Amino acid sequence: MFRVVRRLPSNDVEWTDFDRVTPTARLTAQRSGRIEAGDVADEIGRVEAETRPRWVWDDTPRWYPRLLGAGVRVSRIVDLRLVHALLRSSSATEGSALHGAARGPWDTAQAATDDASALFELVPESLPDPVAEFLAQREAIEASPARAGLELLVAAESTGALVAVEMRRRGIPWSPIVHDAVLTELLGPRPGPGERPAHMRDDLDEIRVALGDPDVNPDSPVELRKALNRAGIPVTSTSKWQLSEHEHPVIEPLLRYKKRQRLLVANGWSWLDAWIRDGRFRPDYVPGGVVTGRWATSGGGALQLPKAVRRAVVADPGWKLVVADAAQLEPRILSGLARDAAMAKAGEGDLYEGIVRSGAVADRPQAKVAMLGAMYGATRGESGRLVPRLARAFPRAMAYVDAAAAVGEGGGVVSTLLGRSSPRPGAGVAPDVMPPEMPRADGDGASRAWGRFTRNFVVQGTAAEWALCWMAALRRRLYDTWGERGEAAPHLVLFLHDELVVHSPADVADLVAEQVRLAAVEAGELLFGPSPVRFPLTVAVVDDYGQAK
DNA sequence: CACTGATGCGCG
DNA sequence: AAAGCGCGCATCAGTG
Repeated sequence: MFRVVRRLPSNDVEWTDFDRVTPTARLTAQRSGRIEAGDVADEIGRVEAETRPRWVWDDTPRWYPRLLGAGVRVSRIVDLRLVHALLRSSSATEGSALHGAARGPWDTAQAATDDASALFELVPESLPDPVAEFLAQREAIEASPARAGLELLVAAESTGALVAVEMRRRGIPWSPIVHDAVLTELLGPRPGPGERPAHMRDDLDEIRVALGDPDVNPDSPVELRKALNRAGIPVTSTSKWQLSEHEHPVIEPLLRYKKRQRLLVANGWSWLDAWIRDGRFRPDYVPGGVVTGRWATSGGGALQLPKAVRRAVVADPGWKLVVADAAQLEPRILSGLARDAAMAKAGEGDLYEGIVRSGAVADRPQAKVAMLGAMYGATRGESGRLVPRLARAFPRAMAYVDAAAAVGEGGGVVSTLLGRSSPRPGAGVAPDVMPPEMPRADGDGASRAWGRFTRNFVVQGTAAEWALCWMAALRRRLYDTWGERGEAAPHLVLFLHDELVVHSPADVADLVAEQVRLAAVEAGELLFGPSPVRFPLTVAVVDDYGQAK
């Protein structure tokens, strides 16, 4: 049963139930009712406990923080805003009213608020009708030839929205003491305002001596490049990889300085002051924030935590972190997409070792660089040279990504396994690439760049779908097994594309690790059914995130 | 002063 | 200055 909820201007909530009588029957409204503003959380909690409907609402950040604050967790929802975005652009909904609909209120990002106290006090703007939108979405899904995939995708995307709010509510356990110790070790003690940390002052002295320039400011790329050129180092940019190609006394201290400057600026003491409260880091996750379906974050850079500061993610006393990483996820996804039996066989154990054993390449590093080259569309360098050898060993996999690239080069749309479609070139939300021009002979025009994007889209996007299913399956398993423990139950605290971290009471951490593995098996079956492709994990039960891997 | 784009680097 | 995808963020550099 679906229960569509809608907040009225009075802040009362109106609900309407839709039952699915048979898989093919049109949904019809069965019952409806109204909840007074003050009873919303209690009533939703009561209905959830009794019938566990699939709640349908406009935008999860507008509903769920307040519910969680009142102790109400829900199992299943449809997030109309996220699903609208999926269905509107999906090739699998062609012919439906939703497909290619004009941009409207469902396409404009809602004012995301996590301020639970303000949520229901907001004067609702003239919100679009959630019942009409829900019916349009159901119609698009049920008429689609790719219905099964869309149903799964819609459920996974929506559950991701729940997890994002839940993770932000719990926060990542963070030790400011350890973080400060890391910074002090790498940079020196916390400096006064406007001062450089001690180790960076030492680096700077060395840089200035080596360049014979007592005033050079390495924070200014333009100034630095000129100073380097004056010292006889012919760099055209100040990027670290170009610097490291030259022999000169300035290079080593300069690279050290840049590394430290990066840490200071991105995750230094001011980051600590801004983002850590009461021993928790609460980033603002943005499900579906990336065109491929990956999550993004806004503020805090939670998906780019440097390895060096991960030691500061410390489990509470009596708790552990269960850190799980899907090994070589994207190439495994490709072997599933392409139904490449030879590649699936190579992936029975470590995929890259398997590729070596197949005879395609000489060693594991070569296997890795060749595989990445195949998925990203490398044409030059070592990677580009190795790709053809991979293509001989795994022709089906290679044909799959080559076909996706060809579609993109021709200005077409590609889709993931479950039905998320790539943007049309030049659609605006697209990556920073110009739309393809007429195919040209110069070998690397904009159309080639777009082809590399669509080549990668099918793999990255399907990997994101696997990861959402993995996370959703784990969420359900954690709740089913330990849900009655309430706040003391193991809970997800981080989701990093192909990696999950669960904060767990120590006594059940090993059982959590087992559930993480079972959830990965479940995700593989959801996407690929009976298939030889495997999705092995590396799982570590640790006290701090720095100990994992 | 505010704004925008480029640069460089952290992550997957 | 990447070769080869997807991001966020701080800072600099240039413009209005």
